[in-house]
Amino acid sequence: MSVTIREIAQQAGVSRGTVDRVLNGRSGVKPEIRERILAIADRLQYVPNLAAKALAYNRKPIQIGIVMPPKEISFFDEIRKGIHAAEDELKGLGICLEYVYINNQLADEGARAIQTLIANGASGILFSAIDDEVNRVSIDKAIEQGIPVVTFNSDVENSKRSCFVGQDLGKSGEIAAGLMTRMFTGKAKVLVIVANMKFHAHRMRVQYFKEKLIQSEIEIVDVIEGYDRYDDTFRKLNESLKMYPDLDGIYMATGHAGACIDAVKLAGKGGHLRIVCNDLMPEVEQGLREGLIDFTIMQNPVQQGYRSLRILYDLIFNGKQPDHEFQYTDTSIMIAESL
Amino acid sequence: MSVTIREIAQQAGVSRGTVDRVLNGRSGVKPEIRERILAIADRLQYVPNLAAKALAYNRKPIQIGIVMPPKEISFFDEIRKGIHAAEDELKGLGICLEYVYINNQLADEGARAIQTLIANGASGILFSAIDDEVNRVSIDKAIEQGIPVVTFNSDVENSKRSCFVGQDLGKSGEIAAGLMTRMFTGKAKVLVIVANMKFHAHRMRVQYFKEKLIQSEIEIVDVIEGYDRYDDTFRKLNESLKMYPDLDGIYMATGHAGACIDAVKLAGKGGHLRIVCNDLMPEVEQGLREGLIDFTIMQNPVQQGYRSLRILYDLIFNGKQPDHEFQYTDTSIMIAESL
DNA sequence: CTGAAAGCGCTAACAG
DNA sequence: CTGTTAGCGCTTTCAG
Repeated sequence: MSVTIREIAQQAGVSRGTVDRVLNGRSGVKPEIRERILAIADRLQYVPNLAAKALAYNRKPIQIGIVMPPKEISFFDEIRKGIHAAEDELKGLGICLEYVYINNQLADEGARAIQTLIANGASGILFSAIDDEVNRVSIDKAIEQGIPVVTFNSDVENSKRSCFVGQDLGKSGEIAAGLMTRMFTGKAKVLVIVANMKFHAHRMRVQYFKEKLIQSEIEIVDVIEGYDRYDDTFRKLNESLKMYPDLDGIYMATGHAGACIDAVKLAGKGGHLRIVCNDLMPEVEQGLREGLIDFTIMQNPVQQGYRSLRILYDLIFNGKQPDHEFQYTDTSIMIAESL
Repeated sequence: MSVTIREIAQQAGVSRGTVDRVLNGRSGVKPEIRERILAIADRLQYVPNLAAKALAYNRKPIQIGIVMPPKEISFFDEIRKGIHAAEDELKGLGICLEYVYINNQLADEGARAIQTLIANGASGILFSAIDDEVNRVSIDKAIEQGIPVVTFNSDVENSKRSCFVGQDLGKSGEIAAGLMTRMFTGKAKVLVIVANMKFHAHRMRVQYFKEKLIQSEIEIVDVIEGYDRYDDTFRKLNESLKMYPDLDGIYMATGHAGACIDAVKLAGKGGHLRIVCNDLMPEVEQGLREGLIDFTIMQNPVQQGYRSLRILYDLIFNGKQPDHEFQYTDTSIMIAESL
C-alpha cells in the first residue's frame, strides 16, 4: 500500500488538512511546520493518489478551455479525434472541457477567447491560433494568473506557454530531402511549392529541405508560392512545368495538393514526376492511390490532440511539468501501400 | 453533474448495493428488479465514475499479469517502455502489475506463467509468447475462468484472447514492395532475407511482398533463410551476392540486420544496393546512418505496449470490449533523416 | 494559523 | 435476495 496524506499527518503530528495545504502550496501554514511536512513527504516518497484526487475534484471539476479553428477546417478533425481520445480516458477524472472555435488567422479572436475562458473559470488552456503579438501577450497574461497554456499544431513562439505540441518542421523538410535522394540516383531537378513563404512552417520546411540537398546532386530549380489557393497554384505550376520540361520531382511543403495534382495531370506528367507531399488531406490520399504522389510526410495530428490534452492534464492535476518545451509528434512517412 | 448509482437506486426504489450488484453482473438479484434497474440505467445513460471506482478498488487493487520475454531481448525494451507509459497514467487507478519473464520460444513456459498468475489472483493477462497449442489451451482456460487475455506483438491465433495488439504483417510486406517500386524505375532484381519461413510473421511479410510485386518489373531472385544467426546469414548472403552480381536491392523481412550489412560491405556494394529493412535495432539504426539501409519499416513497439495495457484496463475496469480482434499499430516508414 | 468533519461515487462485508 | 454501512484518499468548508 502506498503512502497517504494521513501517514504524513501522523508523523508530523498535524492534521490532514494542514498536510493538504502544504502539499498543494496553499498559504497559511507556519513555515516551520511546512518544512517538516515537506521533509517527511519527501522521505516517504509520497505520491498523491490520482483516483482520490479526481474524486474529490468531482464537486468542482477542473475546466480546460480549448481554442482552435472551426469545424470547417477539416485538418483539425484529426486533432479533435485525438483530443476526444484523451478526453475519453480522462472521463470521470475531474475535468470538463470547453471548446471555443475561432478564426485562427485573426489574431484578436484568439486573445479574446483566452480572456473569456479565464473569466469562465478555466484552469488551463489548449491553444492553436496564429503566431501573433496579441496572442503572445494574452498567453503570457494567463500564465501570470497561474493558468497554464499549451499550444498545439501551430506555436506562439517565445510566449510563456508550458510547451508546444506539434511537428518538428526542420525534420519534416529534411525527410522530404531524404526521400528525394532515395528516388533519384544521380542528378535531378526538383521544384518546391509552398503556400506562402511568410508562413513559419513552410519557410522552415523549405530551409531544411534546401540545406539537406546542398551536398547532393539534386538541384532546386524554383520555389513557388500558391497561397493555398487553387487558381494561383494551378497557374503558377503550369508555367513552371513549361519552363522546366526536364523537371524530375516536386516537393509540396504545403498539405493542399489538389491544384498541383491537376496541373501535373494536365501536363501529362503523372507518374513520371516524383512527388513528395505533406499530411493526408483527401486530395493527397487520392493522389497516393492514383500513383501520382509517391510519399507524404505526416505530422500525426491525432497524436497532437491526444498529447496536448494529456500534458495539460498532468500539469494541472499532478503538477508534472512537460520534460521539454517542444513536444514533437512523430514525423512518419506514408506511401500508397500504407493506406 | 452526471448520473450516479444513487439516483438509479432512488428511481428503482432499491438500495445502492443492489444497483451495484446488477451493474456489475453479480448474481443474487431478483430478475424482475434486475430488469428494472438495467432499464433505468439505460434510460439515464449511466456511466460509472472512473475515479470513484478506482478509489474503491484501492483496497484490493486489480492485478494484471504480464508475460513476455526476458529483459535480454532488447526488442522488448521498447514495448516495455510503452507499458510503463500506460502504467504511469494508470498509477493510482486501482491496478498493480506483475511481470513474468519467460523464454518465449518454449511453449510450456508461457502456459505455466498463465497458471501461476491466475493462482496469484490476476484479473487479466497481457501475453506475448510463441504461437503454440499449449499456449492456446492455457489462454482459453483463462478466458473460461473469466480472466481476459490480450496478446501483443506475437499472436496466439484462434485462441479466445480478447484481441491481439501488434503489426499488420501483410501491410508491412506490401509497404516493403511499395518502397522498392519507388526506388527502381524500371526492371530490377531483389533478394529477400528472412530468419525462418516457419515464422508466421516472416512468411506473411514475404507473401504480401511477392504478391504486390507481381504486376511490377521487379523480380525476386531468391528468398534465403538466415535463422537470425549471424554466421548463417552472413555466409548465405555472401553466396547470393556472388550468384547475382547484378542484384539491385534487398528486402530484409527480419529485424536482425547485422550480418546483412557486413556482407554487403564486404562485397563492396554499400550504397549501390537499395535495402529495405524492418524495425530499429541498433544495427539497423547504424545502417541507416551510414547510408547502407534506405528504409526501415516500423511496427511501433512502444505503441504496442501502451495500447495493450490500456485495452486490458478498459476491458477489466469499464467492461469496454476492444472494437476489433486485431489492433494493428501504425506501420510507419523511417529513413536516416527520421532519426 | 490549524483541526475536525463532511463529502466525492463506488465496492464489499455484514446483517437481516 | 436486499439494505446498511464502513471505507478508498483527498479537498474543502467551518470552527476555533
